[in-house]
Amino acid sequence: MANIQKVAKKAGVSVATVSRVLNNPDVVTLKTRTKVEQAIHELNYEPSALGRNLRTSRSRLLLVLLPSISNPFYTEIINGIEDTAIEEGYNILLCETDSNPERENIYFNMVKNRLAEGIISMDPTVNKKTLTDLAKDYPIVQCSEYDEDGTICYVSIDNELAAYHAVRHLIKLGHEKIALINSDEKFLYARERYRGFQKAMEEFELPIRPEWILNMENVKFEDGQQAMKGLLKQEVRPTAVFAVSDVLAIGALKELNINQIRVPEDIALVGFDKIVFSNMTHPTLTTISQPMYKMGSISANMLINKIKGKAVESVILEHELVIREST
Amino acid sequence: MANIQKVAKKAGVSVATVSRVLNNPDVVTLKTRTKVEQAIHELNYEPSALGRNLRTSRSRLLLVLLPSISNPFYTEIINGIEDTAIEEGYNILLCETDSNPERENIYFNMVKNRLAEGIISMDPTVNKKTLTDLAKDYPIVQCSEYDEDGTICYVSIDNELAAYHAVRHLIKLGHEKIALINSDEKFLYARERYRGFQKAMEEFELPIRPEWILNMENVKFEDGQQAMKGLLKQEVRPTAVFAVSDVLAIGALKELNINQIRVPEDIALVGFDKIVFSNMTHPTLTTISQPMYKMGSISANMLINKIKGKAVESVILEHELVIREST
DNA sequence: TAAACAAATGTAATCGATTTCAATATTAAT
DNA sequence: ATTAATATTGAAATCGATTACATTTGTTTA
Repeated sequence: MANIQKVAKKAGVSVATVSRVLNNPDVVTLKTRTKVEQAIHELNYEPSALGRNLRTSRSRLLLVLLPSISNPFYTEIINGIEDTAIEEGYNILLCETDSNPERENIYFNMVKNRLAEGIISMDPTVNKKTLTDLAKDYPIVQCSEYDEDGTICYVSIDNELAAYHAVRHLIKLGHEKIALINSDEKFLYARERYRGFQKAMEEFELPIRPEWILNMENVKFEDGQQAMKGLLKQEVRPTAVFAVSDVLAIGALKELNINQIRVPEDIALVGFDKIVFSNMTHPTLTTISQPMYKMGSISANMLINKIKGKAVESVILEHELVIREST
Repeated sequence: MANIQKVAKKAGVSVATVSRVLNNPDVVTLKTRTKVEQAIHELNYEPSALGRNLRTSRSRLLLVLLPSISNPFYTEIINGIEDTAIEEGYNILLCETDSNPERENIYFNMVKNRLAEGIISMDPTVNKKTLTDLAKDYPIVQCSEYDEDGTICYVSIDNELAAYHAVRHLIKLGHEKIALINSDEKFLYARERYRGFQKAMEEFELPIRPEWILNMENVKFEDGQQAMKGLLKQEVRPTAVFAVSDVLAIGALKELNINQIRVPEDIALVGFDKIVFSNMTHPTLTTISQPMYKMGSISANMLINKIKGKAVESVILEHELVIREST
């Protein structure tokens, strides 16, 4: 493989000149520049990013931590991150952590040992302590997730308000018996969305029945289905269900379909996230839309600014209630 | 940031010894080793991967090229790749190309300039010429896709046979009027699956109606929905539809649901890929299952062997017809 | 034409590790 | 106790680029 020495020799110049042709072409005369370019071309030379990065200590690589790429919620965010990153001359590395601390560590080490310049974390299960410690020395931002202590910058929505809007929508449609399919309360967003639910119910003086509050360990389709199974078994059934993610809602909808329960006539359903699938179900799903692309692009910008040493501030973005057939 | 020199100085040894403690601890005495480990710990030292890789010219990074992470088809494959890669001491970088040659080039350059050691390509739209050229100098394998000229190693299934099985299944159920929702014939798999369709139809002496062969430009939900719209408009409607991907099938199913056409009573439907969502539709989707995890893990193994300089051979894996409610 | 200055190029240090080879310390054998 | 053999350690070269500084070349100006 050709290196800069060979190019220099072939072109009859010094390595410094070759480097200049690569990085600062204006300062070298047209004549030598063409000579060098010729040599580069003939040797099929590609500068080694390793050598370059070692010297400049910049890899132009950003890590994006997410628990699982199979969760469609992340795809739009990633598009936003990627477009912005590329625009700024960075590439991104998608890191699936599977919520596994060992795997997280691999990626944390990549930034520690300079293979990457910063991290955008979207993993709600990531070890907060490790992340906070790391954030002291390295550029890190959080996207859609955040810590309550707030030492790490983030971009997110107002989960409580969004959940409040979803539930208020159901109440305004006349529902009084409303169930909540939530994820595990160890997640901040789960606690926040519960508070939104609670707020709406209290505001309209509706009772919250503990047996209608379901906290699922995971947020896969099956969990939503399982949750709905649990609800349907009860003597008194709710007339409306708010699921804190579309994936859960779609699982729940599946169970409703199986039991030939009409949606929204018998039971209305609201999801959260507005993933692509949510428009492919029958009926289509009413849901809360997060500005995912924007969240991604803002978080990428935040991180790049942090890398550049600029001061950055956390951002809360607007959400939107998307009313479709399921309510 | 601490480097190996500082550690050496602090421990009162040479940098060579520090390096040995890191990479070959057995050759250094317990006494000096503990001294060095102490220093490493105190300085919070992390060896720079850049320096190390430059010297060893190994980055232990693999690129995985895919058109779009939002396509659920890839998620299981990626899990297979990732598990195998990590087991072998490699990390993977997911590269979304958006079928954009410019973006492809960014990633090709990463292996050219040694940031990554090899590529697993799952992108059917990738520039074959570029990829073939690159494969001459760098380790590259294809997964689920392949070239007919066969210069690049691949792991895939027998698309023609799989499609044949799907269509034969419909025929055995008594269907004679069968439509095909295909993707663009520029893709090899599209041509192969068409041949399987053709073979089954000819074997059972059923006519192939050109107006029932739909080639969609993309393979998103909307394309499937659009295709079904086109089929329903025709004077004579098919009684069964084979879609070459679950995503297309789910879009088609959506349109059937909208028009209150019963599945499978009025129209039966078969998909392809067995994505997770195919079991969440109503009715659940009959589909062809590919051994996705295995495909991923085999392709990762192939690539790593190639990197190690071993000879590798292409592999064709078994598929399976999964009969569910839609037929 | 020579001096003064600017532009172009080259030399060599540098980034942070690994690794060969030489030097030294330790152990074993006589 | 001396030598031979072996185990540890260190000095310095190396990977492939960038870049400060030195040197050469070219251009202006008096």
